[in-house]
Amino acid sequence: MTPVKVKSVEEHLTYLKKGVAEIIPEIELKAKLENSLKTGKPLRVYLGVDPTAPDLHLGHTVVLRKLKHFQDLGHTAVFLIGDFSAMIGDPTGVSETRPPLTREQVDANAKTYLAQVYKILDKEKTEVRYNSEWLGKMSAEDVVRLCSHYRLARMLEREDFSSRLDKGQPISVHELLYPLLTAMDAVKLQSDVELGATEQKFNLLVHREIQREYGLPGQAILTMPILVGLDGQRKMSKSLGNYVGITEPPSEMFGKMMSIPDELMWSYYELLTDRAPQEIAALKQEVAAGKLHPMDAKMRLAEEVISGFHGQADARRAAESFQRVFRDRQNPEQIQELKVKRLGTHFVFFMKRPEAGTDLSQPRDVSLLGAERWSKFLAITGQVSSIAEAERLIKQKAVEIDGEVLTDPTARINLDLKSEFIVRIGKKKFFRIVVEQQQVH
RNA sequence: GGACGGGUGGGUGAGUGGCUAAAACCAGCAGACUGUAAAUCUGCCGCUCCUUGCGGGCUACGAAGGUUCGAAUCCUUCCCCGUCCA
Repeated sequence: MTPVKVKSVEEHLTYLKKGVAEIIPEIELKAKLENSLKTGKPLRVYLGVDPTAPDLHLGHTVVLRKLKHFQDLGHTAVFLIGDFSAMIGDPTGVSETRPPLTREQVDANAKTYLAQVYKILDKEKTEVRYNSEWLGKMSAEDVVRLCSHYRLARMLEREDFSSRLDKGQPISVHELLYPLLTAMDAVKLQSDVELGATEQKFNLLVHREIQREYGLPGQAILTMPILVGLDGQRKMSKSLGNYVGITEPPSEMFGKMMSIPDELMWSYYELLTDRAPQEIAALKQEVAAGKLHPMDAKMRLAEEVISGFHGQADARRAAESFQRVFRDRQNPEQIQELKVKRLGTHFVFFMKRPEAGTDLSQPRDVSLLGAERWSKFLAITGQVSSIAEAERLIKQKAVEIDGEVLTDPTARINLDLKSEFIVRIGKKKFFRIVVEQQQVH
């Protein structure tokens, strides 16, 4: 992202409007920008995020990038961590009451969020706030007063609630409080603009109204489209498993991004890269005209997005490794290693936990004979969820050992015979088993 | 507080005494085809043991007990949810 130095309000607006779903109301945002340019006073723009999971994914970055755009224009970016509101749970888009998070979970998540957020925002220029700062101090009286500013009928207008009501699903009273309490964030921060995904529109509008009730000028609202997940259907979310986490290794991200439906890549280009709309349109045209292979366009996209999180070099490497494995059908250069050590007549299995990224961890409590069934062995490695699953994969000819498809579900691994096995499961899972014969104490 | 209805596998949702590890659909996984895309087709989709077989064992239909040769299905108590009445 190149910092932008623009002078006119029009230029400001054009820049900010890229990839935006809705501006409410646009005239007010324009007036605020005009005023800010005139007085030299930056706008206070905030984004509130509830730390409900430890990691951010690409979906979160859409709005963050917009906040960054404001930051680049010299406005004050406020990143609000909803450490208090996360304990209530945002009812948006959920069909049932969420189990509230505990203080500990919230704190732990909040911690990991910031580091990730700074991959996009400029740390020096970001104002970070926690809403427990004021929400945690509100008295019952304050809450009652706050609630008196909003009507039940208005609250029930929102679809999440009305549909749950219609379907006879439970709604807890505290869920009604969510938009009201988070409105206090807008009041306390005295925000000029609030950002959010389109699904947050209702909440953001309540915030605006409550600000006015508290005698402030209402904030302008800018909503961003929801990023569709890898399945091309539903929104990107961790619980749906159709996400790309921003802390994932580059090769992992690359593979995931390549698996999106072609059509989806245009919205990814729009929401996740800094390419100008005209540029994206041109690319799209090239693909349509058959001048550019869609796969190449997608690889460019993946590389671009990944370099934002891991740097250009790593992104390049991920692209190359992808081609090597899937175009040239070779084994990847970097391959995960699983160690097995001999301990007398038995073997002990050592496991590297890929997801946690920790070092070679403690030996698992398994002693293996030299000739375990492959199905069982694979389950022990944790690369396959169960023995039954491993058997299934073998029967479906999805397991390759040293380049040979394993066909016999009763086949055994011979740890005495060889010191290294390269295993491939399905298309994407590779690892190397290394047998160490020396004694371990 | 009262009356009634409901809680089934990751999700939706059938099943009202054995043929039900539980229909169907979705999601997921694998194979074929490809561009590891989509679409399509095929197979799988609780765990475990072995001699891999329409094989054996175990666990599972909110929880705990009970009836029965046999229960997701019947009974009792409890927990949770909804609707209506107050």
